[in-house]
Amino acid sequence: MQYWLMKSEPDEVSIDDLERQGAVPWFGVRNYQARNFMRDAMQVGDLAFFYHSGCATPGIAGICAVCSEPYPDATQFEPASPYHDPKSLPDKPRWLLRDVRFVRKTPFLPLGELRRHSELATMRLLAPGNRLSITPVTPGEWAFIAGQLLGIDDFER
DNA sequence: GCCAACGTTGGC
DNA sequence: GCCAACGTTGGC
Repeated sequence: MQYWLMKSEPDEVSIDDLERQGAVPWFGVRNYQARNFMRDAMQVGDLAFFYHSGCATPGIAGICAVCSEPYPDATQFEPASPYHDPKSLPDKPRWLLRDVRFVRKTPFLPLGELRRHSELATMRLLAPGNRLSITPVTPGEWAFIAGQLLGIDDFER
């Protein structure tokens, strides 16, 4: 069991979209490190902060859970998709994803607020120059954010 | 829209 | 395998 933080642009998939749809494939990741996290390190049942990025106020908007084994991201084979990868072959797909399901919305926790807490100074998300769209969250960081900052003490699994 | 940081590509 | 050029990310 590991914890994660997963970035999504709310214009594309927001926490409200996830709530409406119940579960979504985490499509569009085109970075090998982030792919490897999904392919190799994640396990069904892992919890993740659902983070809104690329918007006016980025931050944590909810919690989701990994709910599938890895499988090929369909958008890599769709020529009309912005995520099309012409070098990826159907019998040897380059990009794998997992499904995540909605767990709950949280009070919105802006990036600026996360930066204010020394307990989170070593968070991967906050590392200088970090651009990874999926980052691991340590149990200590998870407990601090969920418990102290969000006031959540248990999670539906 | 800017731009710094970073990843990827491709020629050599 | 190096590395310059280029594209992308993502906060501001």
